Amino acid sequence: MDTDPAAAPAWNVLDERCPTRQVLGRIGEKWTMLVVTALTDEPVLRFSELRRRVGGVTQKMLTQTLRALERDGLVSRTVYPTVPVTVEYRLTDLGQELGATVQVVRTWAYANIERVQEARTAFDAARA
Amino acid sequence: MDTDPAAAPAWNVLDERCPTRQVLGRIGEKWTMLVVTALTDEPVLRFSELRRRVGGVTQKMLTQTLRALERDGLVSRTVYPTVPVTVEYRLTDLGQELGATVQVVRTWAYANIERVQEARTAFDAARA
DNA sequence: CCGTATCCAATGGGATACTG
DNA sequence: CAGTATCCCATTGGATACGG
Repeated sequence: MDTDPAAAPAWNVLDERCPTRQVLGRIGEKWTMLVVTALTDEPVLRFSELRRRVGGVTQKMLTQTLRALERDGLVSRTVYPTVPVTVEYRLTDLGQELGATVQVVRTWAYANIERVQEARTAFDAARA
Repeated sequence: MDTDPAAAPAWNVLDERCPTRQVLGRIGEKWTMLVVTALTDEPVLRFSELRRRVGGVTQKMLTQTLRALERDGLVSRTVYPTVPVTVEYRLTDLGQELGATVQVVRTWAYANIERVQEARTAFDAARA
């Protein structure tokens, strides 16, 4: 079988200790997918533009989300020393790949939200 | 343009009040993707099998996650009146579609977790 | 403009015990 | 076996104020 010592580890997200759970964890954070989506729709955005586009996000959470994405190598941050300072965010190549998969989720959500809502209504009605 | 009154609403997940946010919310819950993944790998599973496969999940959270998925029409639950009772879970057609998109996320995670980890190390080193 | 810091309310989710 | 019911703590994230 696979005895090549340089082979990639056999990841298994169902294993509690698999590091790929960190990726799901990041995606699961409230604002991650939305920020990635915004930067997919409009590839270069300043902090304040991002804040306006991502409905409901607070300054604190936007900063926190962007730092986390930057740390994971998914977003790059460019500072221009104007007065006051200008900061631009964009997805890295890696981030764009994630963006593509987030698009898949978004597309599924757009296509099926009504079916989900109907299912909820039916489920709740059956309980009443 | 689109003036058909029967046309689908123009969803926009970046809008704070868009119902599609509920889908992202559900996906973001800690165990949702993992349960869907388990049921994608093995289409029919009993409660206790599911519990063994999804590493780290507690009884409470598995029940809660399954109920939520059932309510959304993503999972179906079948009870056999044996003693003790036997319960089988499987993805609905809608759930299988979601499962396919979750696979995309999982595949991305498997392919890129190492790059993410390297990025973190580099980011943290630059701060020290 | 782009953050950081602090405080605090809400929620998520784990541990445990009990039931049909 | 497959849940339900509590208790309770840790984390998330919102509001607000301040700083470079």
